[in-house]
Amino acid sequence: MVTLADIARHANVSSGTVSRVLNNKTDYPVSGPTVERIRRAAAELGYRPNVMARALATGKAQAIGLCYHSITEPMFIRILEAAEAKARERGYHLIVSSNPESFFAGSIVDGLVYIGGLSHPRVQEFARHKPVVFVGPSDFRGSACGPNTVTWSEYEAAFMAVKHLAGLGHRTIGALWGDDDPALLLRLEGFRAAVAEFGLTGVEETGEQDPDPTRRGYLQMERLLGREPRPTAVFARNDYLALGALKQLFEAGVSVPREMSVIYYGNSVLARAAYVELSSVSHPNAEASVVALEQLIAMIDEGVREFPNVSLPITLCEHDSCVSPAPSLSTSP
Amino acid sequence: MVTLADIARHANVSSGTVSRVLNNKTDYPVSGPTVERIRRAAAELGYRPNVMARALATGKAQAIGLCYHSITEPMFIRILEAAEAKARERGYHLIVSSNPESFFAGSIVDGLVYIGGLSHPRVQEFARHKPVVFVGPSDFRGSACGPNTVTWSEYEAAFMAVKHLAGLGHRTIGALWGDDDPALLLRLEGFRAAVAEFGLTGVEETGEQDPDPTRRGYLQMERLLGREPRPTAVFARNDYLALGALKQLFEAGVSVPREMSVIYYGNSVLARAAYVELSSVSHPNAEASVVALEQLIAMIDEGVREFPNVSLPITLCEHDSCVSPAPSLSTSP
DNA sequence: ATTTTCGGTACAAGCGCTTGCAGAAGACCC
DNA sequence: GGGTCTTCTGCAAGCGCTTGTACCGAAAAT
Repeated sequence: MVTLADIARHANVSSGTVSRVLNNKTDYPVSGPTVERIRRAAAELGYRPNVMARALATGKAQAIGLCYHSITEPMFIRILEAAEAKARERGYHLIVSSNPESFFAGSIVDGLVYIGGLSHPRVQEFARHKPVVFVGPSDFRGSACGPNTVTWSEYEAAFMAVKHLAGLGHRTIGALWGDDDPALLLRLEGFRAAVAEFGLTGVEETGEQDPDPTRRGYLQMERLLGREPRPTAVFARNDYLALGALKQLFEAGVSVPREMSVIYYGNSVLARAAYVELSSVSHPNAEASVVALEQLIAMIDEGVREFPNVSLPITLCEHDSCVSPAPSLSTSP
Repeated sequence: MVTLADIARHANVSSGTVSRVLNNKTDYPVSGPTVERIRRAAAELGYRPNVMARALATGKAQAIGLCYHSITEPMFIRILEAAEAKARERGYHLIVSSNPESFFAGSIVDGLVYIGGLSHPRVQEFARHKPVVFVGPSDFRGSACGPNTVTWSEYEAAFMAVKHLAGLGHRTIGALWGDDDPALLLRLEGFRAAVAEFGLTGVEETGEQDPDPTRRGYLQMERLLGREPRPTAVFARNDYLALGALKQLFEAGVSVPREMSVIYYGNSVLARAAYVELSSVSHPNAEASVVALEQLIAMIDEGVREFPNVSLPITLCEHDSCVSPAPSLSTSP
């Protein structure tokens, strides 16, 4: 291992000077030839700064923690990808863990990005010492979230999906909601608001217990097909539900999109790969993680204490699964 | 920030003693009451060891790097999940990056797991200083890989898939191989060997250029349907190809599995969510990352220099997409 | 009673880096 | 030519932790 002292010896200067030169400390005047000697010596010896020693001396780890409550969430992978690239670009390492405890050990990270929830007791505690940015969907219309959050609105996503379907002429619209977690039910509000605003009939399927999310979609779609009046379009709360629903429609011989339009909320390759390319209202997960990282680094490097919520827009992605309902179907039987 | 010195002052001992007590150094005798006092003081003050200082003193970062060449590979997420849990269990942090350079900074990690290739020039260089374990598919039959690798055999996967189809009575079997990357073509060997061994006719589709892997599968399946004799079963090299193929079959009105059996190589939720639950030959990616981590930690903690290749078995996962060919189809027209 | 042993504890030297401060040389002004 | 600047560089004190070694008292062995 090559140390500053080794370089100092080679270049006939002190280790302090080497440190300042290698870190481009401009407030410290060093003559041209000396800089030259030091740089050459460093290059020749193949110097790599010891991150630990630097971290100890400066009190900065140059590392950011990425914490998430569910890694298998399809959105996680894109968040991670974007975050890692951004962190690297800014000279930070990324330490991942699903357990906030991992980051409590003193000084392991300079800040934390928490994915998937706008709060977490242990993370809140961590936030008292070091900057934390929360990233995830919000239940509210607009940016009604607290500080230090980067969000998108599931309310708006649901609203936008229904609006799209209403625009195509659908009058009766189903919602596949999977389980009945209260936090998730809250997000039905966007669906309900749109149904009310456009004077539609909403058919909600909730409370399915099956542990397999694809199967939840499958079963809920089965029930939906038995409803009177039968919806001509359906909004699924996530990728898995949409895929399960699609499977049900396939088996029941219901043509998509001719007899049933399908749109879902999500953002992954999953549903894009189905036998009918599904339209969606997509959340800006990758962008959100980039924004979160930039905000976090600003907090770390510039000592910013707090920034107001950033709410990123939902995007409507039109593919092949939504069309206007057939005349015979749009009028109730 | 609470330091060892603070605790030492509180407990009326020296910081050295505190360190030894808190780290359970058994070779160092400390009286019961003293241990009590130290532990209580640490708890009261809310002591968190400074990882950086410890790392500097011990020369160990208690961190492992996870490096991958493609994060969007569907298998990556399961590898990461398993690796993170294992690392945490063993008291290591996990630092992820797609860029090996990230780990070259002195002493940032104690070792490296490289996912997705059995070699990489920069990582090889890293391996000269610190332990590295490579994880990924191998092209060979059995465990013909170098040391410090955890692999599974794509040769065997392809062989096993074809064997399964042959056992069901299929005589003409297609292979969807996507692009014509030489490294990937090598893996066709398992397919060819099985075709030869069971006296079948193999129809290979390769060299598709489209950048979208799902579309590659879609187009290759289209071509395959025009072949004479038309295969009654098809093996797809990955999830995306399988999904694209399935879409083609749907549009062409070819029933799966009645008119065409489909099996693919992979291991993700992707193809499980299709309208016909696809059978597969699955690779042990999560297990591999766990084994890799254990081996790596053994190398770090016990100074093991090298371990022989570990080759994990491929699993046949039977679902709904493979059946015996219809009599009218199994005999050539 | 003297030596040996050993349980219990403190001391201090690092690990490699950063950084405030002091110091040495030369240039400049009066 | 002595003082004040500027320009350049070295010194050394940490950052918080680990760990080899020295030390002291009391019990055990001689």
